[in-house]
Amino acid sequence: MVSENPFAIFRFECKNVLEEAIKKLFPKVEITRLALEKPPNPDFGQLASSLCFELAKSVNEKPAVLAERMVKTIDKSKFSLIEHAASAGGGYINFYVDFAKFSALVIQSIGQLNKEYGFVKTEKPLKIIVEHTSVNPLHPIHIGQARNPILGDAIANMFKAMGHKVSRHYYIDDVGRQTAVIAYGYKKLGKPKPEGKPDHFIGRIYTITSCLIEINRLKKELEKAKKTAINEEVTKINRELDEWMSVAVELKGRFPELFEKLLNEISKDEDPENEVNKLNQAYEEGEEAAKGLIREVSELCLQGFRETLGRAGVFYDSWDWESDFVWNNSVTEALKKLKKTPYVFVLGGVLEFDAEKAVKELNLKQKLGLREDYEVPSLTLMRADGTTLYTTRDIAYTLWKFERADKFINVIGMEQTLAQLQLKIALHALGYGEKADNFVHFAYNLVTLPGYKMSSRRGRYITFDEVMDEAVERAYKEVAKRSPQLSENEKKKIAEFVGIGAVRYALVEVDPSKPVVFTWDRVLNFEKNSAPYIQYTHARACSILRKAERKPENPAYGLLKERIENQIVLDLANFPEVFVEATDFLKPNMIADYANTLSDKFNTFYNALPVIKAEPKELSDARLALVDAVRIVLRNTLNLLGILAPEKM
RNA sequence: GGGCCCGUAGCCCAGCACGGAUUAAGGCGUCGGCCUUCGGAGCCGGAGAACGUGGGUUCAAAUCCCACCGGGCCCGCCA
Repeated sequence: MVSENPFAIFRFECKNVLEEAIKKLFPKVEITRLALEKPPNPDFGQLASSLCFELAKSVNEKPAVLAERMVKTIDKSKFSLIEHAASAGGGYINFYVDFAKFSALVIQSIGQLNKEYGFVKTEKPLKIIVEHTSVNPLHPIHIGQARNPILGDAIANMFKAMGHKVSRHYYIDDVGRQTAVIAYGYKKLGKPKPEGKPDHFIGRIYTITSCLIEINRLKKELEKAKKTAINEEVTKINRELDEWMSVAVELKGRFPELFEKLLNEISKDEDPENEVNKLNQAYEEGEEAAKGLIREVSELCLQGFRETLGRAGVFYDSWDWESDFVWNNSVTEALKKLKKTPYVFVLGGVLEFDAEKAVKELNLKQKLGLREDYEVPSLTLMRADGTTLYTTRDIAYTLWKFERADKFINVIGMEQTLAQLQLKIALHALGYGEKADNFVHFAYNLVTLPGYKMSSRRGRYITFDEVMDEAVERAYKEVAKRSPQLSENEKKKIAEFVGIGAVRYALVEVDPSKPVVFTWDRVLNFEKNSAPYIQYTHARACSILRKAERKPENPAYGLLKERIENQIVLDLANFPEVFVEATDFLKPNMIADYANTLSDKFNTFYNALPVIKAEPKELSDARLALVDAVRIVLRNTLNLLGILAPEKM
């Protein structure tokens, strides 16, 4: 017999016998929800019901007495996977699984389903677009942003494993002043060939150029303020200017040549800020020269991103340019449609979307989880000069997505919660209620550095590349220490997947809603609760299977009587439910946690009990099959998280 | 001022959505053990927790409700 979810069978059986017993004893009592829980201790069985505590009131009996009566009433002839039921703890009913049968079911199911074990298929496969990463092409991806692709990739893997058709999208935000800043600096430098990795090169140009422009602007403002002689204003500008001057000094120290060149060239312009604005506007209007220039710098940056993300094992099905939606008039079209709704008004030459009014009239407060008295701020759709804003363009982009899928996951930091909410409301207002209901903002909390905030504008950040380099280097030292006999090539290969695995694990392990303070020892952990620990455990399991040099021909699963063996079987059986829950609640960290716990138990087992040499041979065979099952499940969990499961390391 | 998120041992972190059992699960660090078996990136055992505070609901609260405190984020003709 094979089951894709063995524990569910046990649960179902327990529920059935319990329901029957209730019906027999109290035909009139209605039980609305019968939840079985997992007891805190294996001594209390594998599933328990606290139903008697509740029932005690309505039937006027003590919970303990009630539980005892229930256990006696339970129809034991219906038992298959249940070994026995008992009352305990003053009112609980505990169900004990028959491990002889259960182990056979679990281990055989895993062996059969193999790469599919745990991945309970959805009854209704959907087309799902997961948009993630979408880092603006301005500078290298830094460690704060790296949490996004790692979470997004894991989520996409999970939906895919569930049987959905998943498409991974990267939204390239190339419209806006920031890309124009780079293009401006890049042009001033005479469109040089990148030195080193292109995104790092672009990042340097961006930081220096924007710093110089900022200083130029502040100096002008200072002059003006001095004339009008408002002291407070002068002091404020001076303070800001001081800060940017110190950034400039820092940048000059780090990149003297580039800094000098840019300073020289930019100084030639009377009003660099205006040059940037002009460029930005020309780009939005689709003017050829601007198009060529900005696309060129953006592409350079993206080239670096592809390298970085590819190294981390993250890939995309579609790269969507924001500018395309401007140029092909989708944004204008969307705006036109929005204007026809009663929620758009003009205020001082500016087009506004009255999100609050839309929410009220469309009755969305409850649906969107908003407080009744909370007023959603309105959203500016179009500037006085006729250019659009980010969220407006995102509306057009989302409408495009709506034509291509059923469900939409946006992996975007929680600082954008309001913008995402306004976007969703706008979609409802446009009449896409059903699709909008399937529009999910997967918000995760920020990654910060201890002591200071990462600032890409100031060039203060730790790049994802640096972190991976460091991790791989550290992993290399470990490999060299542990396995000096390996060839240089092998060592490097192992160091790569160990280092990258460690980084991915560190970024996915914490509950997405919790903030993370980046520290090196968080990502450089190769011991317990890390990818290397799980990879190592997997390799260990493979090693046993290799050394055994035989298949388990005649396993007697009933001989797996040790407590740790039972616990492993139980954990293995739980994987499908963990997977479903983790996917439904968008919590890939649950998968990481599960894999770590299973590894823990396996290592305890490994240390305590022999496998190959176990006697009799039927026990050895059963243990071999158990090891194989652990191997399969560990590999499946690592695959979900995008971490390599090596057979040797 | 308003809204959202977070607050569990020295540090990190699970459990909270769906309230349950003696003993709140792990990791790092710390103290002490294990090279007799299949990979020591390992295993076993100590010590270490007012579950932010105060109320409330309940037979039962880390978990639900209310208030407060501390940290973060957002409330732009930025993205």
